[in-house]
Amino acid sequence: MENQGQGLHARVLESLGPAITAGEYGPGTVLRTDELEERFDVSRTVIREAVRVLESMRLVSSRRRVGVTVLPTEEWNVYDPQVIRWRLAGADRPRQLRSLTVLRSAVEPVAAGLAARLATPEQCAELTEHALGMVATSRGQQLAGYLVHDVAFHRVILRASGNEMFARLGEVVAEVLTGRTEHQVMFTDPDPAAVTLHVRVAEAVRERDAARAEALTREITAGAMAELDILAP
Amino acid sequence: MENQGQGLHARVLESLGPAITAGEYGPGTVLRTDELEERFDVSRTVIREAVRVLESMRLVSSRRRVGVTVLPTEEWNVYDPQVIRWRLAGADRPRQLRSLTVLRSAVEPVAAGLAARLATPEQCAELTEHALGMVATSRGQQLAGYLVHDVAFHRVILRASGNEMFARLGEVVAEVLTGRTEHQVMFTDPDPAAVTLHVRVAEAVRERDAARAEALTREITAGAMAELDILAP
DNA sequence: TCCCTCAATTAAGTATGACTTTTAGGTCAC
DNA sequence: GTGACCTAAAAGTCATACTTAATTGAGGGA
Repeated sequence: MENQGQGLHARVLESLGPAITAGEYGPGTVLRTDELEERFDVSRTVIREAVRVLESMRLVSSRRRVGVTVLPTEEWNVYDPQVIRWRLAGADRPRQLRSLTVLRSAVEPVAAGLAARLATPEQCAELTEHALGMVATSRGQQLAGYLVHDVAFHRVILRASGNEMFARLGEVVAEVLTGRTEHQVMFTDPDPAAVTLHVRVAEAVRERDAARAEALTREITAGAMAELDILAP
Repeated sequence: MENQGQGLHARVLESLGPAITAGEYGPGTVLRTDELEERFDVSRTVIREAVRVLESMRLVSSRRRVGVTVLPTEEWNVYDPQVIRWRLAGADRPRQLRSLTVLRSAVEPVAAGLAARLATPEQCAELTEHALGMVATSRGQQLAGYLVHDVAFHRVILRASGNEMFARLGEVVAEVLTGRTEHQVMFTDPDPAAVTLHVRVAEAVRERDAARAEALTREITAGAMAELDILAP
């Protein structure tokens, strides 16, 4: 799970990235290369490489005679996994979790509908396996095990949808689910209703009932939104 | 029109990025830094910066004693706007357009529902304005003008949803709509039914009717999918 | 024969200094 | 006040020397 943390430039990145996404430097703040050089005690090469990466994430913009300018939030590549991780680790984690949960609520039902049409027998089996795994771990403080199955379940749905863009949201969903478990309850067992819904989604997919898979998944995501007090349609 | 072409590293990037995303180098292909140096006739510094960016897009992975390895598609940051642009410019543009259109079909209806609850009066006015603009340009070979209003309309919806992740998909939708106009018809006027739907979505949002806005938008995206022969639920 | 260890080698990573290019911002003439 | 024209500041580029990690394969022991 830990990303490639080797290399000095990665160290600089792991310091600047979270700081910028946390809003420690407001938009328009200018960082000079030699200032950063001194601060991190590394060479220009290293700073420049880090800045290039931040620039490709649209967190900063580097201009001659000006310096490295922090860009406003609207410019950021908010789908960059690294940016998502930094923001989830920072102060506006709650807001971030809401944004991502709303995204989930839009994508996952459609993905489930597609999965019902396209899932391979193996994927159907995996779904059932993880749904049952969720049932098995849904009582008695087995939240860690439950989380594993929950994440795996949603990952399979997204992958089975056959859509590349959906599949790549698996990471995001994993982060959201992990974040929820870590931050929120941790002491209470999962909602039995949610567990049942997962089992029924697995069923619907296995039976190629796209409409039902979609509707049931919509219930799951509605539940996730309710947990975060997001106004539901 | 050409994007940020300033800087040698950008030039290298604009050559390597499209080539990799087009599959010219299969996954596992190894590029050596000094080879690239010679090929582009630039210094080590420049190549390294370009490679760092490609690495942050997860198109390649750079390892000591091995080289710069091209990663398989599943690793790519497919939400990176630059990656999206490169892929849309390349050979698998049709597949890419399909993926993105399916994503739209998941996101936009939900965004429209949220917009109906959250849009400011100004945004409502913009919606109406662009919907009427679409009507005005829907006949007599005014496709360019039509496209402008169409893109703007969807952008407003996504922005008015109040969700950052949705808002950032405005770029993607713009690319898809532009791509469709450029590639597909170009000679036939837009479908009048689609035009009407946009007008009605604007109405629904203005009247704060979330369910109707969502349903109507679903019709719009269903139409977009039908155009690409994507199996619809 | 097999496996382990270890050193050689290779290619990326880092540091540094000299130089180029862009451009914001001030200056001066008009 | 407006425009043209410097100046200097900061990023961009290059060449080179050096460091570090990891693959590879050769040698030695079981």
